[in-house]
Formats: sequence, C-alpha cells, structure tokens
Amino acid sequence: MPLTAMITKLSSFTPCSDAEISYLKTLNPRLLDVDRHVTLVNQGVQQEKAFVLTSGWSCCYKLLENGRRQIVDFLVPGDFMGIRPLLLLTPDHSVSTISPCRICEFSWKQIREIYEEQPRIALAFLWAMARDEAIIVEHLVNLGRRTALQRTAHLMTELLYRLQLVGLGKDDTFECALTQDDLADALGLSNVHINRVLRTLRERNILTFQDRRVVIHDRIRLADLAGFDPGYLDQPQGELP
Amino acid sequence: MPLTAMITKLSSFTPCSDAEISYLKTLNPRLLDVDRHVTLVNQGVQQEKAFVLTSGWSCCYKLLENGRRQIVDFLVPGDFMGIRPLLLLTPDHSVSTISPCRICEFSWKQIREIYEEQPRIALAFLWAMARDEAIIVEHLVNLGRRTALQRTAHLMTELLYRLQLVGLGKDDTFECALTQDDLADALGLSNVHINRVLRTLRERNILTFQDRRVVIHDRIRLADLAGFDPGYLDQPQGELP
DNA sequence: CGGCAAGTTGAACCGCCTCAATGACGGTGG
DNA sequence: CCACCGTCATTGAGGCGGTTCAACTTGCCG
Repeated sequence: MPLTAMITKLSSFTPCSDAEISYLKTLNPRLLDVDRHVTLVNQGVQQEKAFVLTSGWSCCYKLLENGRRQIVDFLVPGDFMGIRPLLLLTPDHSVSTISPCRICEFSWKQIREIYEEQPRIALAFLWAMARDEAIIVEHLVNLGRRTALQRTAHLMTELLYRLQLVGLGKDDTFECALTQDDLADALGLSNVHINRVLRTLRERNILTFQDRRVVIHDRIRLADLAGFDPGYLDQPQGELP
Repeated sequence: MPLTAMITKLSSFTPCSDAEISYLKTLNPRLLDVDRHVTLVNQGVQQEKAFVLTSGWSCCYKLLENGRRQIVDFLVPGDFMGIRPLLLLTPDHSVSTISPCRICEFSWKQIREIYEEQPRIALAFLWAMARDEAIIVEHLVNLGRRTALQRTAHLMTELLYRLQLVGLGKDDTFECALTQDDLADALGLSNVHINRVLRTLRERNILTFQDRRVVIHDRIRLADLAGFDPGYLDQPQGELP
C-alpha cells in the first residue's frame, strides 16, 4: 500500500480516524518508479506536484552560483518531498534521487482540498512540516557548532534513528546509498576530509561506512561524540519502536 | 493595531477577505512588552503560547551541552515566534528577545480553531511556515558553503531585505540591535573573527556595522560578495516595495 | 579491455580558532 | 561626583582543523 508510510507518519501526530483514513485512500496518488540521480524538483522552476517517498534515498539541496552544492536534508521512506516548492512562488531548492526510488505523486489541488475538507489532516500536515524543519535546524547547528568528527557522528546517529522509525535498519546497522561526496556536501566538508573522518571512526572502532552499509560498533561512544539528543525527531520520549 | 503586521504578511500569500480580516480581529490577542534578554520559549519546556513580534529584535537558537549557542534565525517585526514548539512534543529550540520587544500572544487553541474554521488562513499559515523554513535553509547553506566574509555579507543583505519588506530601514541603512557575539553565534564563527570580518568590510568601504546601526556603502559589491538571490524570501519577483 | 565513478592517501597551505590583553562606554553605588 | 564594574569591541600571536591539488587504486559496466 503506497500510502501506508504517510498514514503512519501523520498518525504519530494525532491518530487518524477511520473516516480520515478512507479519505486519504480516495486521493489515489500516482505511483512512480524513478532511477537514481533524477531531479524531481528544480530550484527556480515552478512546481505543481509534491511527493511522498516510498522506497529509496533522495536529498534536497541548493546549488550555488559557483557550482558548489549544499545538501539540506536526506530523505528516507515516508518523508514528504517538494511541499515547500509548492507553496513558494519559485522553489528555493532542488530535490533529486540518490538511489532508484519509488514515489507517490500529489497535486497542489489535492493539498488545498485537504485544507478545505479535512482540518485535522491539515493540522497533521503542519506538524509534519514542523518536524522536517526541526531536522533541518539540527543540521544547521551541526554545521555551525560542531567539528567534522562530531558532525559525521551526529548525522549517522540521526539516520539510524530515522530509518528505524520507519522500520528500516536494525539496532546497529543500516543500508546507506550515500557516497562520500554526498556526505561531504551535507556536512559542509570536502570529500577528502570526510574520507579521513570515516577512517578515524573506523580505526577507533566506532562505526564503519563501507559498501553502501553503515555498521555501528560502539553506540555509546558514537552518541557521546555526537552529543545526540533525539528530541527534535519528535517521537514520544524519543524512544524507538 | 497589533495584528497589522500579521495580516499584511498572510495577505502576501493570498489576500485576506474582509470576513477573514474581521475573524482575525476577533482573536484579540494579548499584547505584551518585554525587556531585552527575556526567554519566551525554552528548549525542552512544553509550550502553550505562540507569538507574533510587533516591534524589536528577537532570535531563536539552540544551546549545546557544552554551553555553545547556535542562533538559527533572527526575528524582526511581523515574524511568528514559537509555532514549532507548539506542534512538537517538546520544543526543539529556544526563543529570546535581543532588544526590548512588543509581542502578540496566541494560544494553541486559537490556532486549532483557525484550522477548523478558516481553511484559507490555515493555508496561509502553512505558507508562512514554509517561508520561514526557506530562510533557515539559506542560513544552512551559508554555514556549509560560504566563507566568513561571504556569510556576513549574505546575512546583512538578508536583514536589509527583510526589514524593508516590513517598512523598516531605508535603501542602504537599518537599525540593528545585534552584538558581535550574536552575529558570531548566528554565522558559526568566533566573536574575534566576526570582529575582523566587520573591519574588513569597513576598510573596503562596503559596509559599516557600528553603534547599533548598519550602513551599506556599496550595495553592488556587497551583493556580489554575498551571492545573494532574494528568491527564498518569496516576494513577487524578489522586489522590494 | 578501456573508461568512468568512487574511494584513498600525501603534502602544503590558509582560514579561522583560542588565548590573552587592552580600550571604550554606560550604569551603579559609595 | 567619581571610582568601579560589567558589557562590548578591538587587536596580536600562535596553533590547529580542514582545504586544495594531485596522484593512485579499486571495482563495475559496456
């Protein structure tokens, strides 16, 4: 069921009623399969569609005039994509797939309809956006006030949590489609330095990032390094399921 | 009229009808005057109120366990404060005044009521949040991919735009209550280095930051340094009034 | 087999940090 | 009224974290 992820997510704000769930099902969104490195939303090009990621990895980012890239957030299954570009006159950022992805497509019209007819879902929508914003804010803190090692540890911990919240990944490992260049652009570092940081984490027996897979060897020291507080992910007591 | 700023802001998404304007007026929010350095929202302490800033400067920020501070955004008149803390189980950030401020207070109940009864205002609300998020994203890019000089130039340009959009500040100057420490914590720099950057900008005859006032001497070179694109502020053609 | 994407490593450099000292201003109490 | 203190700004010196440039490896796919 393509909408399961979304319903689960919205329900973690306030549980959806049966009526609301059947309403959501009538939306009947288009389901798309896209390759890796496909651009779904293009910075500056007006947009009529938004998406929910069903499987795979994507990211949203901004390109600077000098060609450099800053990744704002990685998107994992269950995440909304391209809501902000729908609301603003011109999208302030781009969204691209990192791995092959399956996505649900929604129209701007459907969202306006939800706001007219389903105020409780609309409020859950606002919450979902607030939660995404909280993640971005934490990334900002990461760039502003943590060292390269701490940043990397923090992002890895966040990804572990987020993936586990949607039932992907185990206690101490997850599949990870990111390249070292992706990490560098997300963490405001050079790809050379990210490489050295990953080596350090490996040598200290804290974490291994290899072959599209992250394995955490020492969760305590990792959390310690990162100074990770899961509050911003807004789950009850910050607990995992 | 305490709500003028908010109505103007929401109207720039879709113009409010007369009925909507009179609805907003019935909200009759409490008006408060607060000193500088007063904490309105406290990271981790649950919150029942949100605010609109009517006059003065505030900021939202996060504190790290080591005592360091990262300012996420400066707030100027017309800006919402503390919406996200209302939606999340525990606020992910704090909000404090920087100068003495006048603020309007809203309750969580009122916002839910808007969502039930005024879907168009609710949608404008979502837009306002998207616009604030776009600003935060631009700050993230600033930290991740620009040098100290560029960051500072960018922030100054942004503040000039935002203040002019609410009728404060002239073509090339604005009152600015920020200290160099505030700037440092917003731009991910040390206060020592911000001081040197400001000196450089002054010596190059680009911009003067002095006596709680910013004067821009050379707008072209400033915009050039900053690589500033006002699109993310989401005004028609990025134009000033 | 050739070519490209991704990762790895070394060397040299520099942007920004930390530590430390000092100056300027305004408010407060003796 | 002035001495004192706290806040904010300024400047120098030295050091480190991260960048840039460049070379080389490894694995995959056509």
